[in-house]
Amino acid sequence: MNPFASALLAWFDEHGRKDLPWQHPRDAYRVWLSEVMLQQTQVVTVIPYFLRFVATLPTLRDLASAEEDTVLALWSGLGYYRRARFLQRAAQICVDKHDGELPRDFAALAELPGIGRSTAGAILAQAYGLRFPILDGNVKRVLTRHLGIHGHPGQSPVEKVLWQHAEALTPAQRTADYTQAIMDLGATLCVRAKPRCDACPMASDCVAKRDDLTTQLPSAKPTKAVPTRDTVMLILRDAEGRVLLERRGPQGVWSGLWSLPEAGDHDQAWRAAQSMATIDDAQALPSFVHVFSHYRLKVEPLLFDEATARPRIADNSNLRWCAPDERAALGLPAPVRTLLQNL
DNA sequence: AATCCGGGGTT
DNA sequence: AACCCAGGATT
Repeated sequence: MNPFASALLAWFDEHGRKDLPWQHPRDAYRVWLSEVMLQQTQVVTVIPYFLRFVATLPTLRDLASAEEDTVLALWSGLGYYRRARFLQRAAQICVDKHDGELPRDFAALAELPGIGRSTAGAILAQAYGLRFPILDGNVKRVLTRHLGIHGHPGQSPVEKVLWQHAEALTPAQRTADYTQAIMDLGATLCVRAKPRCDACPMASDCVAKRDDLTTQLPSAKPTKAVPTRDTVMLILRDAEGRVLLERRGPQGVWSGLWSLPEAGDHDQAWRAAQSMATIDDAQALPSFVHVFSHYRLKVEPLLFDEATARPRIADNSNLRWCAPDERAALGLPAPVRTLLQNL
């Protein structure tokens, strides 16, 4: 057996979780139910749901023949309700095609609705003791740290590498214990924040521990590159210090808020400024970036001082000259308010 | 490869 | 508020 599995199993014998509800009695139905409930759901949340579920529907055949409303009621509050429908559909398939039992064959298992590669492996390992790897959030965290694997575990190439390591490290002996052990380690010691490396049996071989990367691994989900847009904001200021504000349209960001007139570039900014006021010169102020959830806005403020309002550009519902003390009562985008305050 | 599903806990 | 959690199905 490889040293990793050996050390992990020795730790498990001493510190592993051995009293989870689905561990006694341990049968394929209960393991399956627990695995599905535990998809993206934490253990402490699952336990009461699991106990209620197996008390009401103790066997796979009970589940297969139950009313769908009953199953959904038992699931109510857990979330991901599609899991409950898949669960019952899979149970019915097992009754129809597999003699009322979960198949011991990986392909047949993974074909059932709601059972993917990891859940199939978990069932085969936990319920039947067969040598199949799992790769859940715990295993991903443990392996990325132990092996120093960078890149977000959700990305295909990273996940592929993780599956290869998970496969290689899973021992042929005590596979059920090993599977439980690596999840226990991830859940109790190799936790996301402040892992307890001092108590970890594999700390001496851990790349993340060695290189002080436990806070870096597993790599965070890449914040998808948000596009950056450019805009020129026109600050037309008259001799009294009033600034021309424009009400934004009903669509898009800052809809309905009072903001500065904008233009695509300095040329357009000049033309726009001249259409609204008599102006002399322009002063480019330091640009800044405002971050939205879906894009970044690079703002280039252009200050036109000593502007004189053109007679035909009078205050109206969408355009107004606004003194500094009037701005407080208006809805202004935060960066615009800041920009004007710092003039 | 990206998105959706979902409530709850953590930071 | 953002991120993560015993992931899988869908597009």
